[in-house]
Amino acid sequence: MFPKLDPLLHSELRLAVMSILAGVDEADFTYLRKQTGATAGNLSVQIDKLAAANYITVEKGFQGKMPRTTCRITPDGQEAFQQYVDALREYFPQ
Amino acid sequence: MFPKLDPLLHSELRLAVMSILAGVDEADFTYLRKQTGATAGNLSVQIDKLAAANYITVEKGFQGKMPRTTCRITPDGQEAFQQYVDALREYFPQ
DNA sequence: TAATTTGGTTTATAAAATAAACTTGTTTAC
DNA sequence: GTAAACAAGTTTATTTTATAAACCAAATTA
Repeated sequence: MFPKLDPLLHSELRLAVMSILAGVDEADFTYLRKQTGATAGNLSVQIDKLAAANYITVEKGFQGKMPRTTCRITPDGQEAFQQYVDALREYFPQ
Repeated sequence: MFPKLDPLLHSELRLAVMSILAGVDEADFTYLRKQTGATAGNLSVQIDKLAAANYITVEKGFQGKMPRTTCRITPDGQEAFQQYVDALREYFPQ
């Protein structure tokens, strides 16, 4: 009756990150930080978890002289996100 | 942009319990256990938390000789549930 | 050149979820 | 009638998570 919710996505911050990444081609650390309002430490940890599950890719480079971390959602991530949304729907009337 | 999700409802089991209670007049412990598939210990703990927040009421009585715990959603609980659903919607496209 | 800011990571702490063990009483099988 | 199994939970312990605090290196600003 109640499908299991992917614990990796059932986290406020990771869900917000995935929600952003699902809608754009890529987003960098700073952007994700501003949009989510998360602390850098928390965001760093959660990004690592999403990357470890291959839900996103993380690319480290430089923008001029400053480091720049760019995240992208993977096909696995898109599928997991969609499944999570579908599962969640079962928890609510209509 | 991403509204805070009520941490009391952002829990798989508590959400399932609230989802059930939102749709019925009352439900007893055993019914909730069967519908959610949760262990009794976990359900007991989560019910306590919902009751402590006044999201549900818990009434202990007997059905014949056997103990029977009946749960009901409160107006506070209904409002919190609705707000959670609304907040969650902001995390998804459309 | 000293202080501050940027862009993070690592480590420590607090909170949550979950499982395991236990309790109290009831029913069933011998 | 009594031992074993079951019902309905609760309590306690363990594991996992989330979050915050501290830290680091390089760049920028005063």
